[in-house]
Amino acid sequence: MDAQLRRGVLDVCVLVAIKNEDSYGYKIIKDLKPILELSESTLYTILKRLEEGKMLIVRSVEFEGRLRKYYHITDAGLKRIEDFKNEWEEMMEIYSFIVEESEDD
Amino acid sequence: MDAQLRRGVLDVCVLVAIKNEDSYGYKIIKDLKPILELSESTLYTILKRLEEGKMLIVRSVEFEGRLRKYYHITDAGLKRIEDFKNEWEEMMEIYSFIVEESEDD
DNA sequence: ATACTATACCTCGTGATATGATGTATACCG
DNA sequence: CGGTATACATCATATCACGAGGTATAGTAT
Repeated sequence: MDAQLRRGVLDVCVLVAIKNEDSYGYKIIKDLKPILELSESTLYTILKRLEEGKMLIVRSVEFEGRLRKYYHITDAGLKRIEDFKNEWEEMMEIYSFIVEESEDD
Repeated sequence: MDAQLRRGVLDVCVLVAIKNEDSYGYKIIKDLKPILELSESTLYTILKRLEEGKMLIVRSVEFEGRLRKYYHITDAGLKRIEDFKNEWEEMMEIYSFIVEESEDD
């Protein structure tokens, strides 16, 4: 998959991954694996950015001797997902343009 | 529109804009305007990258005292468009995931 | 005991990229 | 003669994904 195309959905996928149930880094990667593979360095970069953008809040939990940071989505995060869906409509128009223009030859 | 989402289609839109008829920078911007606004600095950066990637070839033409650089798509450029369409299928799967997951609450 | 794998976090450097600001130059119109 | 359209270009900046590498614990296999 093209790297640029990927970028457009990374943030939203992570938000969706924690939307229905708080989750943590390692689990997010495993949960998203079937739909989107992402490395740890990529994920933690995204989580940090989303936190700075107040799309989610963090809560540290001690679990079997290891640290876990649970992420919880905020209203801004939910709004980000909804905004994405609207933006997708615009993307579909662009996609239609590409298909139409590229098929009459 | 989200900047990251945009990035995924910029290159392909430019290629589509020159696909059926050779075109030049200024005209590409005007032609794409209804579907996608892009600045000159953005466009010329993209054109340069596409040229380096051999997606198009350039031909300079003197036109009414001004220089015009006509861009012509190559086979690699055409392939890039076709590849994009396939990648879009993958994107649609991700989009479906986002919609499904984000709607059961 | 020891090695390996899974879990779980983090940081740093690099390369790719889009964009605003800015610059150059000509043609045309009022 | 001044503004607008045409037409190109470069530079600095900011954002971003990601590989490489690091730390540490728990469980499992040899």
